[in-house]
Amino acid sequence: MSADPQTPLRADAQRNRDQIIAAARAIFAEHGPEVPMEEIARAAGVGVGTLYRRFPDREALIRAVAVDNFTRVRDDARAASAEEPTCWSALVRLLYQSVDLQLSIQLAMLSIRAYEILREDPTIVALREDLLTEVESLVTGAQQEGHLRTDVGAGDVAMLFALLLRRIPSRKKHIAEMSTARNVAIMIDGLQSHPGTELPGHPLGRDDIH
Amino acid sequence: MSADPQTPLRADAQRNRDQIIAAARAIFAEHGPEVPMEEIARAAGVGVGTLYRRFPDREALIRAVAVDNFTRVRDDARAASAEEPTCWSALVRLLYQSVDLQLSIQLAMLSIRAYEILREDPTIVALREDLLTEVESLVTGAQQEGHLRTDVGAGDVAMLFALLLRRIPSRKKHIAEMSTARNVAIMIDGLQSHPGTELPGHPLGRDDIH
Amino acid sequence: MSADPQTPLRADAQRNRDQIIAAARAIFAEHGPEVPMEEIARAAGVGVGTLYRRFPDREALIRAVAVDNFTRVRDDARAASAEEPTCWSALVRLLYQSVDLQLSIQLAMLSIRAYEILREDPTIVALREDLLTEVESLVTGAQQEGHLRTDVGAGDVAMLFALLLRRIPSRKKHIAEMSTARNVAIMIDGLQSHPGTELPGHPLGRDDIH
Amino acid sequence: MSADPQTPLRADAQRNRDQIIAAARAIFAEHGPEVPMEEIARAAGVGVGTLYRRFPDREALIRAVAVDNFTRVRDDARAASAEEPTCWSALVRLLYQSVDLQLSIQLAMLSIRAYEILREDPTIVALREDLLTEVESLVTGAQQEGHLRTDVGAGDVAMLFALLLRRIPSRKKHIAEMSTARNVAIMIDGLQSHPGTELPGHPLGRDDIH
DNA sequence: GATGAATGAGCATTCATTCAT
DNA sequence: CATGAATGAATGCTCATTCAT
Repeated sequence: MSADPQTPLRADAQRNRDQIIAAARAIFAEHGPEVPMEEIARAAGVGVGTLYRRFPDREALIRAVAVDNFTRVRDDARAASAEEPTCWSALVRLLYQSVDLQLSIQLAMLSIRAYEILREDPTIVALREDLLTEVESLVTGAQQEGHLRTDVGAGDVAMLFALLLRRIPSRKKHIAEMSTARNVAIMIDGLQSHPGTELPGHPLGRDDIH
Repeated sequence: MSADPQTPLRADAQRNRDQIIAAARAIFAEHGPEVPMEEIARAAGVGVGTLYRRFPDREALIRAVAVDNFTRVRDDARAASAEEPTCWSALVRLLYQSVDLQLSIQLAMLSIRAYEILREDPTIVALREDLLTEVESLVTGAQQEGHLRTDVGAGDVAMLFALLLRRIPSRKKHIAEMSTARNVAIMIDGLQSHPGTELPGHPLGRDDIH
Repeated sequence: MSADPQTPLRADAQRNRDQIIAAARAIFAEHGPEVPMEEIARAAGVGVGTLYRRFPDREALIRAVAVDNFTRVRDDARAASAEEPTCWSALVRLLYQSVDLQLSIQLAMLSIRAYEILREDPTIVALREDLLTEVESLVTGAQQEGHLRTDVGAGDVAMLFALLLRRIPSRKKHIAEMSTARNVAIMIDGLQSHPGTELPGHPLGRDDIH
Repeated sequence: MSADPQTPLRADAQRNRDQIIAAARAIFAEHGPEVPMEEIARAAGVGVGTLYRRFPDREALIRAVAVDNFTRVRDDARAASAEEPTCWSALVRLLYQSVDLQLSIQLAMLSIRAYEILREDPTIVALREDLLTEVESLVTGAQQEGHLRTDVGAGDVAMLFALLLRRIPSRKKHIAEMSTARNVAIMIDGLQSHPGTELPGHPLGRDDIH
């Protein structure tokens, strides 16, 4: 009836759209993707009607939030890749950053339902491919640098990221954050090149984690 | 396991109770703690009424499943402690086992709602204390053995456990399991005594993670 | 299958039956006829099964309680009639007594549902007829004595009774009881022979109130 | 009437609200306050959802209906007070009118549950106070006029009202109405100043009936 | 016969989505 | 276009009644 991806939205409509995504981001991160649509609308300062005009159903909203997030992560990956002196340090930076990106792939990983929604979406699949390409090159590079253990693949790293995106509830926010940072550090140590445990199975590649 | 302040349940009733918990365990692990009660009843092969007779509401069921799971984890911890030659190997075994315990503390960690329900329950709080006591002694022991890095506390290990208890959805179950096992191995390497990254903050103790 | 009105119940079964009716009486009076059957069973100190063996469904129980009560009221009416010196004083005594009989016809008058159940029951219809016959003769007698205003019929008196059987909730039980007694007294004064308000309509007879 | 702290309702919403209250009034009067919400919605010509949007639960609906009714009774009392030549005739008119107000305080008096709900509601408590103030002044006035017996208080009159608000089920609506009118007349005669029965207890004041 | 467990239909309430204003 | 009202399907929970122990 109206969806015309070409026509750019009017300024105020675009503002609404952005507010909605921002609100949904925050609320999804806090309470998961099942919160009442009305609550999201309220948080965004609009009526439900407006929300539904912009996003025909919950799926569409989840998809939009996911696109928004994947884009950020991909851009972070590219930035890290471009700005850091070594692939290893780029990887390390990324892992730490993922802590702040909170929600991020969380949506994709958190609930079966969301996972299935996103798995189908071509935009998201494409973003994911981009991201994996970045990670893959960092992994290979860091292994050649001698920093990263050679028995891991890009898939392994992606999976570690995914673990970290999970916010563990805690009464003390401060502790929760510190704990995540510590976990990242432990993982980084576990990833470094050194004689350690032998990993079971085989290095996970991009295709393993689809 | 099931504390029995009243008359012990009739044989058939006990069987039903067990079936319900088993079904709820499986379904919670798969779909989270919000699945329709009716679905749980169906999976357990009973009517909703029966489910509600045994567990007056969803909270009660969540609590019961959690008690069941915490008990298993605690018992595993004790067994590992008793049977393994070193504290370190007991810890390692526990970490690997947690992979199989799936759900376990997952409930507690997964959804804010469940977390809040369980945080109040005295039985569960007690089980948690027991478990932390075990982990604490393993951590101290493994540090004295020289296997475990000394800048971590029982709280850090508990948090790592919690991360792993999150099942990451994947189309290929096989890969999902392998990935978790590999993640565990990487973490174990990250935990070993060796010059590595300096951890931010301070070692997390039992009180930090309440 | 078993209901054999002839075979007298075994002693213990009869005791159960009586306990159930007594419990139901009390609970119906307090909370109306919709209380859970289980609650009644508990108050009677038996299992639900026993309750249902004795009374195949709620209707049957309501009927039994009503029969029990109507019988008491009828017997009270007969006793008053036999023992009091005048018909008027017998009527007065009855009105006051109805206050104590609490529940009594309340069931019949209270809820549409109960009313319809009881209207069909031959035993109850018969008891009601007996009662009206008594009242009718008291009314006529009291009018001949010159105590009772002549523009009322047995139906009017029955309706006044019905009003009084309604327990008005109040925090202060003491006040509730006093108030009912005072209301009765006011009504009695209103019934006495004396030039007063002209009553609308016509004297209500037994057939008017069916 | 409907206090309007927020934005006034949209025209259609207000119409719905009124229809719902009217429907609830009628149905509560007929079947008591436990009827299925769906039935009320149907009678009001709206979906359940609409009903729940306006009244978050059954309690809220009961409260709203009660406010509506108490307001009418209070307004009737004021009108009678203003328009009738004597306090006595105002009282008499009120007693007769209460017959038509059917439901009115019935809700408050009928079921324990409703009673408890309403006892807490400040709006209703205030309305009740207003009403009692009116009645009190009529009672005093009528006593000074020499029409009303002096051994009754406003509380006694209120309790008589309450009795009359109880609709007695009957197959013949016509008779039921006539009977109530006759009962009122009898009570009025009972209330008139004349040597009659001595009332037990003491005159009930406004505080006695809380 | 008594008990209390099991069943499932029924009602309260919530929330995604549609549509009148 | 934005809003928030209306709808009704979905789901939690209760309770009358039946039936295994």
